[in-house]
Amino acid sequence: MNNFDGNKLIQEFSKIQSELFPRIKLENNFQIENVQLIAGVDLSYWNLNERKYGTCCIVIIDYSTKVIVEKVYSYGEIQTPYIPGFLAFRELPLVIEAVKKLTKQPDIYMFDGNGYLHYRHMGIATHASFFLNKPTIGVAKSYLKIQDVDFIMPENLKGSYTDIVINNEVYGRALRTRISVKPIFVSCGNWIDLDSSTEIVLNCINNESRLPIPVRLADLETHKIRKLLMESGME
DNA sequence: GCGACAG
DNA sequence: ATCTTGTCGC
Repeated sequence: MNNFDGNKLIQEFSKIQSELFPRIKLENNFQIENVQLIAGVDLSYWNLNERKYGTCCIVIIDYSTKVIVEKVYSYGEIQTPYIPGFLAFRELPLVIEAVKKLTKQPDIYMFDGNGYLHYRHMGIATHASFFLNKPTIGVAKSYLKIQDVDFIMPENLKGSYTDIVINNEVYGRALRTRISVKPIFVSCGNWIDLDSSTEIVLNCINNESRLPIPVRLADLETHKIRKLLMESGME
C-alpha cells in the first residue's frame, strides 16, 4: 500500500468504472415479494507492523423475521489506499473472499457506502453487483458531495426523505430512518429501483440504530472479529 | 498552505 | 475507517 503512483492508479480505476457503467440497470421491475434473505456487508481495519489489515463481515438475515441466518468473514492485508470515489477497489477483494464462504445465497446485498450516488455512478454497492450477480443497495452514513450539489435535509419524521438530483438525474436520497437523528443516504446499487431500495431499508430499521439491521450487524461483527484476530496474533 | 473527503 | 469516557437527553 506504500509508494504507489496515485495518478496512475486513479486513471486505471476511472477506466474500469467507466467500462462498468453501461451495465447498470435500475429499472428491473424488482419484486420485493420475492425477497427472503438480505445480506449486510461491512469492513473494519487495524494496523500491525507498518501494514494495514482489514476484515470483511457479511451477515444474512431473514427479511420477514429479522433472524440471523448466516455469518461469514474474511481478513487480510489491505493493498489499496482509500481514495474518495474509489472505495470499491480497496474493499472488494475481501468482500469477494467472504462471499465465497457463504452457504446461503442472499436475494439482496446491502453495503456500507454508496451505489449510484457517486461521481460516475459506480460506488461500491454498484461495483460489487457485477461480482455478486445479485441486486445491491448502497447505504452511506455521510454525504458524498457531487458537483457541488448539497442535499436537502428531510423533515424530522421517520421515513421522510429528499431526493438528491444532479443534472436532472436522481442519484439517491437522504432518508430519515429515525426521528431526531441524522439521515442516511440510500442509493441503488444495481438491478433494483430507488423506491424498492428505500422500502427495504425502512423495513430493516429497529430501535437500535439509524442504520438498517443487516449493515448494523455486519458493522458490529467486524469489530468482534477484529478483536478476535488481534488477540490471537492473527496467524 | 488550505479545504475536501463514501469508508 | 481509526484514536476514545463520560455525559446530556429522550
